[in-house]
Amino acid sequence: MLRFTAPLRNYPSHSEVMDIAPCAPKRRSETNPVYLDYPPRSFPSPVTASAPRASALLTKLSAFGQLDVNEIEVLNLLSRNAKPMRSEQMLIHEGSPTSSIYLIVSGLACRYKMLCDGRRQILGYLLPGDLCDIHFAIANKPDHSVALIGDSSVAQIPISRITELMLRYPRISRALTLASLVDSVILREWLLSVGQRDAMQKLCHFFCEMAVRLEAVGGINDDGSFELPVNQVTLADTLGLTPVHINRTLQRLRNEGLIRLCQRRLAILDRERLATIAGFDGAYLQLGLAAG
Amino acid sequence: MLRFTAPLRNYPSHSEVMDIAPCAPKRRSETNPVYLDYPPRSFPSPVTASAPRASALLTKLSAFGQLDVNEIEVLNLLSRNAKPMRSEQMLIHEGSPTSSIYLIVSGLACRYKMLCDGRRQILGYLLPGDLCDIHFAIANKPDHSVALIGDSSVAQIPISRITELMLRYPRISRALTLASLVDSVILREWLLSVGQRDAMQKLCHFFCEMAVRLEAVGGINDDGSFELPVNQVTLADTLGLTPVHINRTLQRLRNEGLIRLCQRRLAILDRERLATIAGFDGAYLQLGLAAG
DNA sequence: CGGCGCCTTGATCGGAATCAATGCTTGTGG
DNA sequence: CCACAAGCATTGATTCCGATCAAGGCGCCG
Repeated sequence: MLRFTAPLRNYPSHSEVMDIAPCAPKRRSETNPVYLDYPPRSFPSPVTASAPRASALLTKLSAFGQLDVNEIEVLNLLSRNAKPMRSEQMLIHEGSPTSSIYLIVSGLACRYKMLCDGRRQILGYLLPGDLCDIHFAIANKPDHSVALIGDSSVAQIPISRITELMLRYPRISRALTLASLVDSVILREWLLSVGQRDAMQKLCHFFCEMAVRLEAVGGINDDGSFELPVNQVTLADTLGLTPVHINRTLQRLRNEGLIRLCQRRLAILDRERLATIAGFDGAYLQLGLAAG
Repeated sequence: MLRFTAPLRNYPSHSEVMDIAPCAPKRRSETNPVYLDYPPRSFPSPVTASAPRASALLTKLSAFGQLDVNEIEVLNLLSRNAKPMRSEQMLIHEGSPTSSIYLIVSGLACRYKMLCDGRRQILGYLLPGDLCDIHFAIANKPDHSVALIGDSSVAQIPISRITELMLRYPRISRALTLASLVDSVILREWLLSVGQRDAMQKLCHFFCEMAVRLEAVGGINDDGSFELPVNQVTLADTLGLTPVHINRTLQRLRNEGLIRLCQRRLAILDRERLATIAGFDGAYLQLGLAAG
């Protein structure tokens, strides 16, 4: 197996323009909801572009095949009694058995593992419509933790309920299985990213993935931007880099006019070029269509 | 989330002893079967410590729960018509639909993905008893490739056969599901490794994992060593490092008297210390026992 | 005001990559 | 049988990406 010397260090550039303010930390009230960071009193109503009709879960599962009215009803019911929860809230503790699984209705969560020396690797993100691992139902000892990033609304569902659904509605069962297949496809793509891509490519790839996945559940604003309540430390833990290096890489991206990341909101300004840098395809997220 | 500064750079050492020859490349006939590397005529009968009675598949699945005589019979049948195949043989091509899945009966295979610039990331190893993803059955477009590493014997099984088995034998179905859960647990552990551990830890962790997994299917010799037909380039692609750096790290391991890696055979000389360096627990591979 | 979370920046370090060459071994073909 | 090529392990010299260390700044709270 040859390994070609990879020249692509100098990413397609645009350096003439530097119009994008690097997230000017001074002026506030730029545009969007001030994101309350830690222990504030008021609770911001969970903002997702598509709150109203179809739950994100339904939107997501529908991509895997037609569902009938009954099934749609049942799925929407799951999101009904979602509760607001604070950022940092843990849903699953590595090693501690759970008897329920969680559905992210709006907001963001992540899976992660920690090393004994305190290093952390984030293993994946849970977006609206994502269920945190049906498989915890079987393997009673979760091998990793799940925690919220940013305030979210989450429905807690007894495992028995899911089991029941899967028995009664084969099409839901199939869709859930396919969804968890996509999860492992994503996981493999991450391993590729963390193992082989450089900092710039990692960041671009991550942003592309989030954009596509959020788009699928209607989490993208009209102006093309979306909520991404991750700080630079979290990004570092996601991509296997240090916060400092994330910071510098982000600045390059901003200076190149590729993104705007500000107030926990990301706007991808040049999706095309971002994808080129990352070598992002997106087909890997399309299992739904492929198998549908 | 604090991140403690990790001091542990100097691994527990043993440097007095340097008795282990660093794989003396000069003298041959050390001990074991000369490994034929590329297109030779003769085919070495696949060597696995436990060829005779129980197939590796059975051994593996039994760990997830009792099976009856029928089920045992059926499982053993699957390995029956395995065919010898050469190293480098591809079983699955990323993107090309398959209509069958493969069972590794003896030998070694790996999953991997490639970047367009030629970089490769190995995503996991398939040991005797491992099935290369039941899920390809559903997602017709595999998202990664699978190829043999070292000559192996492999049984090709039509998807229909597997589907049938899973319908007819719930306990087999359950065991297969659990097995694929373990696969994703391993995948997550790899992401942690590639993302957060340093070269020495990565290597140690990988060796520990392989030892434990091989042990479970009887792939370990009486002297504690086992076949590991990976070269340094492959190791590099596994751990996200370069071959040169793998080489140097291996030498440290040898000089410390921790391992002996020679002629595609690995002997772990100090499992305890290897595990300590790696922060290896092994519990994550034990889902079988936990849920059994 | 003071503390804290988070982002930013500069200086410096270091682990791993890269470049390059050598040598052993095995297989091939004349 | 020998010359030659290819695959692989090894080694030294050098480079560099990203880590580490350290300090400062802004904005938000209590």
